[in-house]
Amino acid sequence: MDAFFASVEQASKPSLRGKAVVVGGLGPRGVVATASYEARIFGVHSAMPMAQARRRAPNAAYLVPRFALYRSISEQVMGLLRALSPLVEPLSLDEAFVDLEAGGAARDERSARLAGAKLRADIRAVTGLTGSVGLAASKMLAKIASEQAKPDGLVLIEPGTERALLGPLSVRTLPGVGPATGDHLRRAGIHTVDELAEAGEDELVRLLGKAHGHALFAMALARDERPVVAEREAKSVSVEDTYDVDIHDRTRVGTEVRRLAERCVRRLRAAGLSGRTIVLKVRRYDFSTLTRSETLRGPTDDPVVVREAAARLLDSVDTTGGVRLLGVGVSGLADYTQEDLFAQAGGHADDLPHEEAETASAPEPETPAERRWSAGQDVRHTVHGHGWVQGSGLGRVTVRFETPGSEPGRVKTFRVDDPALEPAEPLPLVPLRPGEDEGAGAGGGPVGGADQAGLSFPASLPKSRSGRGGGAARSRP
DNA sequence: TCTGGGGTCCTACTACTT
DNA sequence: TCTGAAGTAGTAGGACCC
Repeated sequence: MDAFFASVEQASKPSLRGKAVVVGGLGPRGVVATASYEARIFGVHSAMPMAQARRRAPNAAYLVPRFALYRSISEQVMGLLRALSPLVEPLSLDEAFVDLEAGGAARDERSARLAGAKLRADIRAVTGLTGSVGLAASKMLAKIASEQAKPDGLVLIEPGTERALLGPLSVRTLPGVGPATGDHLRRAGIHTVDELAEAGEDELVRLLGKAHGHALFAMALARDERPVVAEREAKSVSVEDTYDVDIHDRTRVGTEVRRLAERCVRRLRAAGLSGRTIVLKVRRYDFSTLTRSETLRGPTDDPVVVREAAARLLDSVDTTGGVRLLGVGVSGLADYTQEDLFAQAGGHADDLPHEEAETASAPEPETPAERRWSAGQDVRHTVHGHGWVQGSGLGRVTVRFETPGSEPGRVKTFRVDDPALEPAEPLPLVPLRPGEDEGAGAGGGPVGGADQAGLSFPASLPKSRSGRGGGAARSRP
């Protein structure tokens, strides 16, 4: 992720360029999704509680994420990657592995470097943002290289130098070593990748279990044969909500679980899926989290079935003291339902209330009098044009009128119910060329060209000749 | 002052079947 | 018929990732 969201915001809001920007949940229980490099200087980082971030960087701009815009930019970049190779494995909105060998884009270090440099130039031309590229013979090493390349760089790990490079690094550098495993290893006196390798496979299996121990030992020796996998099938679909204030009322808990079940089914259906196992997640007032699950006889996408299963699961959970989070998920996915099998089409298709559109983060329709404006949200004013909400409260909303290609704009304040002010679609960061389709999802409009960002695209290089065959790179058509 | 959302994978345990 | 081993499915929780 790095500073992707924050960089997009800086690119689309000229007044924020060079400033501390924090993107995340702005409610009392929000956390930081991304902090710009300027905000990181104050010690603000991802996953930090927003309240803590505000204390560290009180003068930063705090914005809600605009996922539809990030998704549209991500699709543009993924398109560039697919032009390089058919084997592209997205990790998230802003990261992907590319098998350059499979695409014929690189045969050796020189051609790989050229492909990486061209990719970075293309990303900048198409999105106005910069991306970092890590080139190496495996996914693990490409990822580490891309981390080292940030921001705005390219790093190639030459075949044969991997172990020397990894050796002195902290065990936390390796994928799969988080705070808990890191602590575990530290208590065993293992701090670096070299020490991990010296500990030996048996010791690591003893410490961390079979799967993790074997995998970590291989990685410590720079062995990583995982292929780049272009298409991954989803294993589960879930939705969850954290509430600003703990819910104590059991009836309300039941209502929320029902709503979540319906939202989950909408997601499931939108993906053309059904599932057999219904999972209820409850996080209690003390942050303890428990899950309860029930497996049905066959897969379903019926909202009534999922709702009733979730309600049964809730019956087995003590919510005394209050709950801060509720979630409903479905796993054991299939692309057919039990009803299909028995030709019971129709069923409860109409039992799904329509009030909550599951499409992106579409704001619920509100009358002007009850409008709520979120910081960072795009707006259009009939007189002043396009702008974004800088803040709101006490019946007033403050808007800065600027676009990606403009100079930093002026600020004006309106009543929250001002009929001249309307929510708007984001503008593209780079001006569309004449005749170009506006369908990137971010809406149409002007101009732009900022150059911040931390897009990171690790790319797998061809394996070295000595190196374990290169099966990973070629394992899929 | 705490600690989001949407996922994946692994482990441990229990129950059941062969 | 009883018993134990092995495999499988379901369940719950934890760690990790972005």
